[in-house]
Amino acid sequence: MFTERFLRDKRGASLEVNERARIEGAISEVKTFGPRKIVARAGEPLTDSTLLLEGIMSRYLDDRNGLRQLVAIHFPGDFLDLHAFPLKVLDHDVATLTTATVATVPHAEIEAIADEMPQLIRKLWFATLLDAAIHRAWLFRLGRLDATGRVAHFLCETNARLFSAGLSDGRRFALALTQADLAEICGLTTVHVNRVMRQLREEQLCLFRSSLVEILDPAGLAARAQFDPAYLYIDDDSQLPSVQRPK
Amino acid sequence: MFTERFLRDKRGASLEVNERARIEGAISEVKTFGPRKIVARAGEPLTDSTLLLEGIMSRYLDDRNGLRQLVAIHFPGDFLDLHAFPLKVLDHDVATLTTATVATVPHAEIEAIADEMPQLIRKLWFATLLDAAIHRAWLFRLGRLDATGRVAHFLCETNARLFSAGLSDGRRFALALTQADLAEICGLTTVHVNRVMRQLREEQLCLFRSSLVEILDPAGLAARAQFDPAYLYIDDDSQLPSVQRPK
DNA sequence: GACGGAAACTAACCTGCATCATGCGTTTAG
DNA sequence: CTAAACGCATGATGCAGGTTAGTTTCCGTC
Repeated sequence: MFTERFLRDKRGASLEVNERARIEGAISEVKTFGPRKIVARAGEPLTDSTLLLEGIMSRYLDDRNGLRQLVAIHFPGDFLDLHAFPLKVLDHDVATLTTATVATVPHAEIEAIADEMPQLIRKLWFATLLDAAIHRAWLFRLGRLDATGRVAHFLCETNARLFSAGLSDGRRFALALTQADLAEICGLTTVHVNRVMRQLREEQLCLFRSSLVEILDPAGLAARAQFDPAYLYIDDDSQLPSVQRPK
Repeated sequence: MFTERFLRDKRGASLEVNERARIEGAISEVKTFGPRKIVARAGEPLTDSTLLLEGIMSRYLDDRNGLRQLVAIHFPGDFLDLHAFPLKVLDHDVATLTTATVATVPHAEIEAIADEMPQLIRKLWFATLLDAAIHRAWLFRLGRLDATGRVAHFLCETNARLFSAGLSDGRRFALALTQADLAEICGLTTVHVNRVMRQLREEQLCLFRSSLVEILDPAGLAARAQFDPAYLYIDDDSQLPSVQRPK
């Protein structure tokens, strides 16, 4: 069951039964980390990658003053730092946000998979490029959207990703993040995230209370965020609202 | 000579002679585009990737108002949109900034390389992940640095990348970009980029006139930018100044 | 049911960057 | 040879979001 969500419904890259079996066979260990624990540090050589089974994890860079900029957030089904397999060394830190359970896959096993199942390696490559595509959307978010747009964009993206993983019904989902976490994701202060959340509430676009997100007006929120889910490469994204980009 | 700069001096991923030969043999065409020409559009299925031989190219997302956010900039030696090989469809546009000459490599050829030389495919994977690492540094730039820091960070990064490609001596390099290009890279307005450039000039950190960048105080500029070149995975980066991150 | 600690929320003030506007030198086109 | 277009430069003004300094609510736990 460990690989149930990995690459689920991803265009042309969903796993076959035997591929899932091969990855599950490669798992050396399953372990659980407490909330807000650092799992890997920039510069450390890594010998295995991890598949996130439960909880939320993050990848981040920190600046001189101890502030952080999250560069990625991961939900169940994401293969954390498959990047470390070709790169061998990480350029960022990895930490849990909530309590998180992960399955460890040694790089030696991935090496073996490369020999046995070249098609599966191609899918792992795909998974890392999906991360890169998400990075690009985050760049757009930080470079071109105002504070409200940024938060709205993040919520749209998260809804889409959790929907594809089977963890959102398309409008409501559990999200155990604090406003401070949103601030580190969106490049804002917690104070301003709070103002933005109030605004989204007042405009009847979205609610976020006690770890539950409820999107009241999916189309309106997507418009505010200039959100188009194409970059997530989800097989059937017809249920996800987006802005139509003028052709 | 086409692959001279590709993955040059990259930690553990530099090409062997036979690997370079194999890629050069895969080139189907060499062509030149004029400045500011769109080469590929988001959503189009692609059947080949291109190796940039000369000039500067960019990848970008545009927002509703026609403004753009650059998500990557490419110099000679970069393999443009190798991403498109596993993903098949792009999530962003690709355009030239200056006149640019590229070599076209059909995906079918890369497919063949995958069978013949699995180690080389690993290096192509590495190249795409290097792009992703640069995306992350750009996220840090947009999320956590002020205007001056952003421009300084970009100039440090560009110096390091061109140095590794043999196109900078570590302090001076040609860069045929306008202040408007810098603005699209750094998420600023051209007006403010202009003020930032004046400030860098007045602080004796860096000059940028008539397409020539001259870094007067490499250590000072790196400090202003909180720049650490580790994410570029350059073999010997000892000649590149950086901030020491506190361990 | 009282205490302590996080997270959520609020308000008052301040500033960095956007916006709007204008001029000037240099290249390109007719 | 002139006009238009572009890139660079600079000034004036306004506002989004940062900063500082709280208060309130919601927990778990003793």
